[in-house]
Amino acid sequence: MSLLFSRQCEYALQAVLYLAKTPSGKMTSIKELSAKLDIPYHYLAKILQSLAIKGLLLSEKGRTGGFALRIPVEHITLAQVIDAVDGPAIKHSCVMGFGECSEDNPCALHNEWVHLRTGLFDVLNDKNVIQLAREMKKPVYEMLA
Amino acid sequence: MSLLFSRQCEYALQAVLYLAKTPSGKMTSIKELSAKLDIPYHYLAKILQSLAIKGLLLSEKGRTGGFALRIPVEHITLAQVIDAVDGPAIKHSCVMGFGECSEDNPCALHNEWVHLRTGLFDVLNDKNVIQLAREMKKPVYEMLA
DNA sequence: TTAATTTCAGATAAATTACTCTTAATTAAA
DNA sequence: TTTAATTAAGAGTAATTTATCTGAAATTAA
Repeated sequence: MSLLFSRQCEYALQAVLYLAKTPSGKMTSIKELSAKLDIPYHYLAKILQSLAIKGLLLSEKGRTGGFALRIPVEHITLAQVIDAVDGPAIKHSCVMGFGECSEDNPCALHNEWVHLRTGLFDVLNDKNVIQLAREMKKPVYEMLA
Repeated sequence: MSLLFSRQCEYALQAVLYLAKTPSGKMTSIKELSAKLDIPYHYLAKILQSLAIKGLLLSEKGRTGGFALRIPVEHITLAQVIDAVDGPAIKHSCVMGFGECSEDNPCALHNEWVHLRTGLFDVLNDKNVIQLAREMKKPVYEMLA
């Protein structure tokens, strides 16, 4: 089981942060992303395409084609990516799986969960992908200067 | 998509807290749990059975049979339930889906995620099911005195 | 112009998760 | 002792998610 985000969404987040670290103007191919991030090629293709359709990425066909972040890059957040892939449910779903869950009608974990989720989404909303990409210390993301 | 916990696990949590609210000594049938919590009967049966096998629940066959929490009830936590159903992965998996993710090798959300997860599991480990059940204000859980 | 490289599109397959069905075993009440 | 109610067990089905395959369309470089 994938946790919190679907596998698709995890891949999307990894790829978007990779694009955030590549020099602006350069297009990155699915091939490179797939190889570097170890994500199934055609599966990743679908994901990137859908992010392009939803306006988060730019895509170009042809020999020098590939994907890049839509501009202005500073306006893109991971919250948008999550929303585009997994939808908005996570932002209000009950962690115990109850249909209704609210302040008036709380499950045993409601308060704790709302508090923690809010903290996470504060970061996801308030920092753009460039800022977040900087906090990623993984080797694969380093050599993109 | 279910978030954080699998559907199975959500059902398990709901059922365990229901049992935590029923008077001690009384067995609760799958039928009652299934109806009150709106969980598919046979699916729930499997889940409860596996929790019984793993030692979290007591089960009794026959006309007055059903399920109850293993005693001593005070020693049962939701963290144990989660572990029994979804396994321990959630306690160390990377929220962005990277294989390795640590303080030395963090993804962009590592610190935030560790903070969230720790906060949640502090509650899940430190409060027993009786204490947590008390915080559940849902109508279905009320009339069990 | 041609060949190479890329995304786009749609179909399909594999894997996982969720759920159902049926029968047997057990127990207590009638 | 019979009957009704319950869990146990295993097989089977459905739905969803993840992944693969193939070919077309676009674009650039040779």
